[in-house]
Amino acid sequence: MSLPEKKDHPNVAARNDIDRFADKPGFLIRRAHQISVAGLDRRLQPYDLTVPQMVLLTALHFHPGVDQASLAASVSVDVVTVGRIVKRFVERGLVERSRSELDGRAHELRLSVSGESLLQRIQPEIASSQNEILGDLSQEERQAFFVIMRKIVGLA
Amino acid sequence: MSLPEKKDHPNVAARNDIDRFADKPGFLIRRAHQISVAGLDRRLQPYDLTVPQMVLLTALHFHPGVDQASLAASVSVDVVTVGRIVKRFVERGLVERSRSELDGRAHELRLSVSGESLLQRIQPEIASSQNEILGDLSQEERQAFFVIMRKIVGLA
DNA sequence: GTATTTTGATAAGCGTGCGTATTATTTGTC
DNA sequence: GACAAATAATACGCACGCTTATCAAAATAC
Repeated sequence: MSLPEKKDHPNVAARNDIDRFADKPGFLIRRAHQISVAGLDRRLQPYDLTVPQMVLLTALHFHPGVDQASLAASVSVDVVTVGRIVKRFVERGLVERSRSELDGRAHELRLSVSGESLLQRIQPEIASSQNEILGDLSQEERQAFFVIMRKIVGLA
Repeated sequence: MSLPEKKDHPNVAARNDIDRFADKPGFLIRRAHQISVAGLDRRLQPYDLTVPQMVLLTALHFHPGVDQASLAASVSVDVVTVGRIVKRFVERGLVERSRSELDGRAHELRLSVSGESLLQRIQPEIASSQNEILGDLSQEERQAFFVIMRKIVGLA
């Protein structure tokens, strides 16, 4: 196992080094993630929200009363990060937290009125961001994208 | 602009909430990135390397003498992170850093012998990791994956 | 019914990613 | 050659993401 031979002169600017990674799925996914997050992050910035925060707001909308562990698992955000985000959400008045009657360890979470309102307001941003990602793809390519990506993430 | 109606009973476990995101490209990319990084990270752990660190080692192999800013741009890792990683690499003896003669601001970076050696040793891990990501895809799907992802990241 | 194991939540610690600011050097302009 | 703009590097701050550890409460085993 060895690396391809180096070709460039030492002082050549490494501008196109990315090409060396263009056949590595992990690198392509990494770049796509960077681009995807940057686009959505920029749109959410006026609302003082990050991408994981938007994801949690959305999940809470569909599952009021859920506990933090289930919430974390449902959207693949780790429990520690969920805890930190929820804490800030409660402080901002976007989420209400109460001890569960059924399980003394768990916290039940639900969006407040202003949490719901905020989630509604950012829907256009989410939509346009998701659209932008696939901007250069044909209809066939978009379909293929979903099929392939679902397989990669185990939703096949 | 509004969200689909919620359907689940409040206390239903949100195990399959991910399905609600399965048609969002950003979410699929996010999950793919998570899975991709997890696989590679696990394999690199015995070598005390993270994914961005591996990326920098690889880039340095192909561009000895490069400065930090060019290095950062070439692999899409931000300059601050490159600075932190390079600092630790120098401490670990994997990278040698020297002031550039041509540009008094820049540092010239190159892998040390042990840096080159480490990079060679992890090649099998990188290869098997990249392979694993596409594990469930047919040959046609793999080809389509590269075409589509290169378009998304602007390498079309 | 008590002991063991699992689970929800939090804390501490490290590395990454990104924005903003600062300093030193270089480049561009006149 | 002097001055302004761009650039390399670093520092600082904040938010993820993941690991390990800890504590309390629940579920399981026996």
